[in-house]
Amino acid sequence: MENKKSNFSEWYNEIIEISGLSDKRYPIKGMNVWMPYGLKAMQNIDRTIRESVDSRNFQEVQFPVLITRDQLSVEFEHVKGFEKEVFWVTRGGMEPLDVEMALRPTSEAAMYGMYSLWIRSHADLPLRLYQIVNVYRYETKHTRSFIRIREIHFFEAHTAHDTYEDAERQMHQYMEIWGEISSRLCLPFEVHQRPDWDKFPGARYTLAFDTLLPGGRSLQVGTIHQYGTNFSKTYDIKYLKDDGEHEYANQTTFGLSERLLAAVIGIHGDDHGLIFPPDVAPTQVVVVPIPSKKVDTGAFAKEIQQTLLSQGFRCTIDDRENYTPGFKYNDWEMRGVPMRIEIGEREVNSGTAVLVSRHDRKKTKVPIGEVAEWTSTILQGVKDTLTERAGKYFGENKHHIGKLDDLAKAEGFVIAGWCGDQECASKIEERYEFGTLGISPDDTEEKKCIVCGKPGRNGTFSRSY
RNA sequence: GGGACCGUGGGGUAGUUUGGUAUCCUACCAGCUUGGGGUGUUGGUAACUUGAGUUCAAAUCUCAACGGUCCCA
Repeated sequence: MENKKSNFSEWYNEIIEISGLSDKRYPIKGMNVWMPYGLKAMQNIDRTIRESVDSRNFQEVQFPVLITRDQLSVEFEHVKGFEKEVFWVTRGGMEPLDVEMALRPTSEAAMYGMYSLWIRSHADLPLRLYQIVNVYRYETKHTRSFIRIREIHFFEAHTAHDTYEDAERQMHQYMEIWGEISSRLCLPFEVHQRPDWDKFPGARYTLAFDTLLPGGRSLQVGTIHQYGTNFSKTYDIKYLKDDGEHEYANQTTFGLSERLLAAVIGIHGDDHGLIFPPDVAPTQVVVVPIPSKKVDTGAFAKEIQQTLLSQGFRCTIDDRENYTPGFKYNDWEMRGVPMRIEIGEREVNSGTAVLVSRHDRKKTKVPIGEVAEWTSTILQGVKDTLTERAGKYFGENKHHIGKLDDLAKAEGFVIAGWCGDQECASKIEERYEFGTLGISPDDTEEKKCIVCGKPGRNGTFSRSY
């Protein structure tokens, strides 16, 4: 396998293929096949998302994939922001369509016409809906599995509120939700308010969650948007106040995607392959029986599997014949299973089991009666270590710089004084290929712009995916 | 947005310069063997991205499409 640090791109492509996450040989650029193992991992990520939003009174819906041209024809910066990357359906059978239809690039245009029907009065608010669906974007640049694709597995929450203040409270709740999700995925991140020219088209402002992949490039893994009444005025979403007046609703959205899986793969993996956090792992524990002519290690292994299954662990047994135990160890390590149990003659005779954690490959021998307890401990250890390791790399790659020239040999997140002007950001982008992630909402310290010297705040810049 | 390179069994490749016979590794199937960190062995299946052109003859030369990779903005 490729060395992860020295050649991340190749390592990334290779591990996705050999571990069976996704197959990109499907004949359409940027449209890949979800393989069983990859789909399971993604569904586990979706489950953590669902648990976080369902417990906060969000409800799941599903809107159609097609949007009429009329829904997209409104004069609105949101629509203009996407027009270059929309797939169009122009024929039904052999007949050209009178009204052409688009595959949703995101669902505002699809959902908000219905929102305007559903929302009648303040009693209907707040409205909190979400869906997990595919969205489509006609990418012309080169695509990359889970990172830049044309068919995107997408989570989008859309809320509507009576007041701007309530919409702001929603934005804070999103942060709390994201905190839960990122912690279960062991992903470090930084919040950045995107500059105006790079915010979501139509939004008042956009906060993005940026993480860092090996190689020092940042990856945007989530965004939350404050729409205010920008969309409700376009799509006519009004409610009746208790004083009898009509008012436009304030709206927010929260978007996540399969980039979360990309981040999990890229950030936690090592030279032996994937390492899944326990909450994401399709299989949390694999039991490998070591064949013996004297005792039945298979039966013993099955008992352990049953014990763990009954305790709620996702546990499989690898009883494939014609593969040696050593092959299986490497195979499951490559596929990122966080813990392995080895059962051989010695374990059967002594009533023990050998537990091996994926991230450090350390072996622990435990009495058979304590396997479930130890499994919890070890899985928690994997989670803690992944979080710590990822956090360490993340922290080491935040660099404060004092002058423009420091960018020449910088990597990761570069933090520097910035006046907020696009002109100064452009100079940084053009000379050093560093994109502008924006400013951190928490960092309000005054700083002079390293380009023009005018007063400003700390801005964050990076090369990004 | 601009440029470069590449496309050979499932994966990785040799062969392309100089047009003619397609190599090896891996995976897969059948068997035997082995089994505490990628067993060994015998036999077998399996490929020149697509289309058009040049030619007696194209994996090889030309053009295009599709797909992949990288660099620059």
